[in-house]
Amino acid sequence: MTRKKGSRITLQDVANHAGVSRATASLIVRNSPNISQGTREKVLKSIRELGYVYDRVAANLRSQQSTTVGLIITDIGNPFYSELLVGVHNALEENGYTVFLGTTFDSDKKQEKLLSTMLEHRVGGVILCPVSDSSKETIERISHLNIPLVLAVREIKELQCDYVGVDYSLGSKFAIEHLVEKGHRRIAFLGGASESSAWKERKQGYYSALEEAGIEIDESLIIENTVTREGGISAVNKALLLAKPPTAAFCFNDLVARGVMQGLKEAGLLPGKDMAVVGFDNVQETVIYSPPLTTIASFPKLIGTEAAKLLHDRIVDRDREQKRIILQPELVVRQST
Amino acid sequence: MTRKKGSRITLQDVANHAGVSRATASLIVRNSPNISQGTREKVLKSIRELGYVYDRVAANLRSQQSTTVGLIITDIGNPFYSELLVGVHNALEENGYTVFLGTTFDSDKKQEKLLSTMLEHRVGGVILCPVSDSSKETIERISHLNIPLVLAVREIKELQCDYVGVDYSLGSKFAIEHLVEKGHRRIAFLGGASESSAWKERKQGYYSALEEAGIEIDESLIIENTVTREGGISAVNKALLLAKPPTAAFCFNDLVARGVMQGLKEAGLLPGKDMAVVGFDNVQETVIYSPPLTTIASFPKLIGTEAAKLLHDRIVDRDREQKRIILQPELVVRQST
DNA sequence: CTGAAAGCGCTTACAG
DNA sequence: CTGAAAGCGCTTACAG
Repeated sequence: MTRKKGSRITLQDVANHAGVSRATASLIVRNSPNISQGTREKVLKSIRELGYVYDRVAANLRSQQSTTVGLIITDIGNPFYSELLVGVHNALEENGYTVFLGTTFDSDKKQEKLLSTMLEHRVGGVILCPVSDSSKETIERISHLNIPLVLAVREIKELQCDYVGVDYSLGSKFAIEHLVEKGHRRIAFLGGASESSAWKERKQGYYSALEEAGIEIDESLIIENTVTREGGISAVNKALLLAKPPTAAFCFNDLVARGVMQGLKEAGLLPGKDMAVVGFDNVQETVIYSPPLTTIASFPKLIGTEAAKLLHDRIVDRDREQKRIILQPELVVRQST
Repeated sequence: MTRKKGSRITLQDVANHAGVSRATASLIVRNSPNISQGTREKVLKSIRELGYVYDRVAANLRSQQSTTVGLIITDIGNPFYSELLVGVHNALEENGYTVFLGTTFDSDKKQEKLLSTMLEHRVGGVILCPVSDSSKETIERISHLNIPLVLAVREIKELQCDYVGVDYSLGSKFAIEHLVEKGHRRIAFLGGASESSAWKERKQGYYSALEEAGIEIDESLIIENTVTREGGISAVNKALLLAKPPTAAFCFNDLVARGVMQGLKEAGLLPGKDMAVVGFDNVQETVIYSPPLTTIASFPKLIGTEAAKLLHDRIVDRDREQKRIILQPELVVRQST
């Protein structure tokens, strides 16, 4: 955490070496146009010769700017987030930002900590994928944050804020309708935390699709669990223990579906045959699952780029109106159903 | 409180509010022990009431320290790197660092750019997974960098530097020996860039295992390509066009193997039956591949934590001796062979 | 514990 | 273009 430095080469050193003033050197490193070609080249040469590296931190401190942005996600192990991350990076680095990355593992405390750290590091804005169950204190705190913030993936109702997400309810409807068409009547909803907006919306779609199909809702078929592979395994195990087990599983997301399929195999059952499985997200690897997974595309990379754009817009114009971007999901049918 | 809107609350504001000096307030935010309990509480109360947030950037500038670290990887889309990332984060956040993340997509130019940006942001050190083919200029530049640096995954011969990697040569031997045992004689080596140390070492293991088995080497079975799913697809397509196609494929890594299996399927062939496939890395998702992938475990998460530890050690003691950590790979047999 | 001063490396504003 | 001065928000060092 500590770094003793042999004295750093400063802009003053460069100015001395090139025989110009520090002010001039400063203009040149910032690409100001009103500098004669000759002077510019002289200074650039000194920079190269001295191996000067611009101190963006000092510059930002003085000019009250920031060239960094924070990205807080729940789980890098989930390909959904790594795809989202790619989207954010692409869009943000293009605009000259460098990104601080943090992972909450769905812990409110960790989220709190990460927000603090990023603020202390003077980020210009934050893209937050909130934990399932943000505490009152955190929400209160966030609402008083006076830096640009955009929420992604999950919403926090109490917060008026830019948001990018997916119509999870519609996605769930697509999934259930598909399963109903395939003749299923006992459809489980596996994994996920009921506190999160992303879960609630899925449940809503699950309910309404079942109702429209005239299928009675059986609450015992809704089995919450962590949004991990392990969560999927234990959720499906629970489902298999029911008096009347489901014939199909709608999973919170692809990661959970991966666990569900693994759990089925461990129980000697064949996913897609003994139990239909539908995921959510359509992360790239689902193509190669065994069997390839039927799922709902939620376009994580696009969520990332849209969130990055919203953040950039807000940094540029802090008073622009609030925006909500809700992506339309799509059903992708493969062999697991 | 009369404050200009937008202006940040400073330590001076806190000191004024609490009726102490700025120096005292500074000691308190830094947890100095020589402060009376009463004063400390008074100040902490002011901090809460004013909503003060510590400006770590200003503090680091003054004290010539850094609490950030850069991590440069080649591809977040590759689960190998997301697992490595988890390892790095776990170890580094524990020590109070915040990490800047950058992705090179194996481009030397991007790597150059990212290094510059991170230096300008005063990172305390960098963990670099170098691109396959770092240019002379980059290597020259890196060797003159005077901040702590640790290389991971791939080595740069010209550079004396801390390094964490895997015995790729041994891993390849394991893979080939396994395939030979299964009766294969025509074994392809698919994907990867021949410029990278990670590729060269694999090839060495591939050669020596074939020689030991008394199998003549056929250079046409060595097909380079990008380290992506797409690279795997096109590599296997090339292999299938050979006069005598291979009966087994040793893939540069799991991501390439995913592509190879996809390519086989698209050609109407069954991976594991029509062609044996072995991957490298043992990323988590290989369990669920279709068929589950035989692969060489390379423990990416561990690489990450070890690299983070090395970096932390080096930051603390810049003059400690150089260290190389080479992890031992393991063969994991599943159904693709 | 306080107070006043200097400085980290830069930008800003201004007179010349 | 230059030069001198002030300031971003902190830490440091020192006399009291």
